[in-house]
Amino acid sequence: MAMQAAGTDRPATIHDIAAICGVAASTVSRALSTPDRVNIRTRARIEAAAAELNYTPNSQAKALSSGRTGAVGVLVPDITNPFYFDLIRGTQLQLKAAGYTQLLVDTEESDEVEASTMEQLRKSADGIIVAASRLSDEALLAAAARIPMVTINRDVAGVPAVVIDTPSATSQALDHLISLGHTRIAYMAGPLTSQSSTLRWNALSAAAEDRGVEVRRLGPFAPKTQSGAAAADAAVHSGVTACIAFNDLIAIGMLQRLRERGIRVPEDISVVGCDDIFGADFCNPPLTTMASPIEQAGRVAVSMLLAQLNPLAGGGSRSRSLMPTHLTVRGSTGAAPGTL
Amino acid sequence: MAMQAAGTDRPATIHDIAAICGVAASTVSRALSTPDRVNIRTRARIEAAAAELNYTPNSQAKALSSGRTGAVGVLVPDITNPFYFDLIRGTQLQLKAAGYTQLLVDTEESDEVEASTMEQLRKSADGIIVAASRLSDEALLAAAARIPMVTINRDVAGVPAVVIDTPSATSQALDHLISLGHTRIAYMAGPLTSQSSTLRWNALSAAAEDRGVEVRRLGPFAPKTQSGAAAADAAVHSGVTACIAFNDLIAIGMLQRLRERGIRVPEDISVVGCDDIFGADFCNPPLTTMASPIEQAGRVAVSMLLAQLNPLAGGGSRSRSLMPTHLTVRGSTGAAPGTL
DNA sequence: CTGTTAATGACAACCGATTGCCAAATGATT
DNA sequence: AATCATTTGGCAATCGGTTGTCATTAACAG
Repeated sequence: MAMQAAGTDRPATIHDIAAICGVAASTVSRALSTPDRVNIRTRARIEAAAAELNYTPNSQAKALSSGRTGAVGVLVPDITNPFYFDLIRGTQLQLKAAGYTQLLVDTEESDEVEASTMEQLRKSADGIIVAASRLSDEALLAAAARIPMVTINRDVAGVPAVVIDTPSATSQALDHLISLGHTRIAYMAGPLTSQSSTLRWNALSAAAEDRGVEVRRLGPFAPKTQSGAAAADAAVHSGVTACIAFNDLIAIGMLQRLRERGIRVPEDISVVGCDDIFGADFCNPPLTTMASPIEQAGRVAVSMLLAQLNPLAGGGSRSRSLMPTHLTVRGSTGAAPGTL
Repeated sequence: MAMQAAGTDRPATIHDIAAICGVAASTVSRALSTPDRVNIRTRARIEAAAAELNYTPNSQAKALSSGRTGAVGVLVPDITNPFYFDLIRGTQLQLKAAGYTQLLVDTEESDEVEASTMEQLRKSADGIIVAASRLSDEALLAAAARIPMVTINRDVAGVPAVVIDTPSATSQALDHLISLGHTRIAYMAGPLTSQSSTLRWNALSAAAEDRGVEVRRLGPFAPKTQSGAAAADAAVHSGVTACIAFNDLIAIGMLQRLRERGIRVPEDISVVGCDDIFGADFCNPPLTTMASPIEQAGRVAVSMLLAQLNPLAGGGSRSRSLMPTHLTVRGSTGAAPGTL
């Protein structure tokens, strides 16, 4: 029985199986996907043949005839941003567990690439997960009407979303800085098209007003360590004693620049980051930052999307999930200069 | 003319276009893929209709009938390892430029996952790029016979490969340490299944013998920062004054552990990493490491694979590409203790 | 022993393209 | 004007499955 055509190089099809078992191709298809619609002994023969031929269903053909692709697109603005590493890993694991394939696309921080990718994915994926979308609310809503979608860190009415609650963590960060004696604080903003950046700023300035301290907004800065240099210079020039950066990349970049300029952290200026990405714990000094359950966010996003795709079990799928965050204090924040 | 069925929600097909233009579907197909096989005016009409309907070819159908999927699988052992970030970005950019889609898969450092992924990709991808394969030479060779493949950092006769020449960089690192007065040096090994680790060790011990210094091998250690703690303890316990780690993750983890234990770097012990990943420049102290052109390696791998897929232009495709590396000296290496 | 029902499996259409083959149309040639 | 070469474009098969329809069969109740 081991002598089956080892010479036939190309993958086995249901037709090969059907020929061997003397049944119709459709019977094979049913035996494999709807087992109880087929005689148990026939099924056994078919399964045996399939195993022997090392049969794997052709996903293209499956997708074409059934309409389901078994793939989910994951769109991120920048693959090399460590923030997305954990996110990608979270989606990957959860998708694989559910038998789906992940199509990862780097949209290069471009709304156009993002939009065209969505249009293409409409045919080749069953749904998409969009992280930190750069699209307008309208465009996003329109796209969501064409393909099942879950967004991450982008809240638009009508589109299921996973939101990491960094805004509320910013007030924690603010209180932390205030308790250290800081009164002149800056927010180093991220891209103008980033909703997260806007929400963080809104939360921060509201909290600042509430506490009666001054917080000014600087930037915008690109979410890369290289931008940290400009951010550091801007912060120093503005005369603040502490700053809260849009994300860890900017914060880490600031740390490097401040060190170059001989400005001590946290003695001369305190720096707070956001996301707690890879590297935040071993930079110099270690970064005080708002920790986000990023990988978990990815998993939740997948769960929400799959619930949307297979509305079987009555469990009403939530359309919005808020992930909690908390401040992780490390060495980059300290007492304000002049404080005893 | 703007009044075309806006209500029809599903994507346009060549049949829709054919109906509008009053030609056969095959003519549409030809007009779009073999323009000169079709009358220029007919083609113009078809193109106009296609544009108006916002037509995008269905990639599944295309793949099914043509046999080409337009996708390339990229297999990495661990998505969250920063080393692969740049690699992935390199492949992504080059693939997109060539009109291919990237299917990224995390094989979880498992040879079984790797093998089964390859089998599946055989139908859904035109070729694959395998980074740091954990498979045996035989398995890899067998797989390469079934699907066009290019490996990265894995040299097996008969399989096109991109190899980052870290082994030769290890002698540079060794000379660097020797010139600083170190004579007792350790190599903190990576996974046993990693060919890179073995090659580096071979190159290193050969060079050490040549220079007449002692280099011992410790480990193996998993390529994660967490393993750095064990590596640091092992290094300290062995009494060496310098060590060369399999990669930056281990090195950075060592840095953290040594700091915890109050052991100064580089005063008490010097540490050299490998790869120059994200974080190597801003850890504390900044890491001396062997810099690799990782993103470029990804691009080259894609080029080699595509040359293999489309052997059109006579340019004989090389089957092996060696990427140069160099030592980047930062703060984690210094004079051996006891040296003046 | 017959009638009814449920289980079973074969047939064929279809998903959306590609592509070989052939016929019609065009144009050039003599 | 008739003939031949060359375009041009339609038909239909094909890729590998899924799925609706329907005939057949077996099992059971009466």
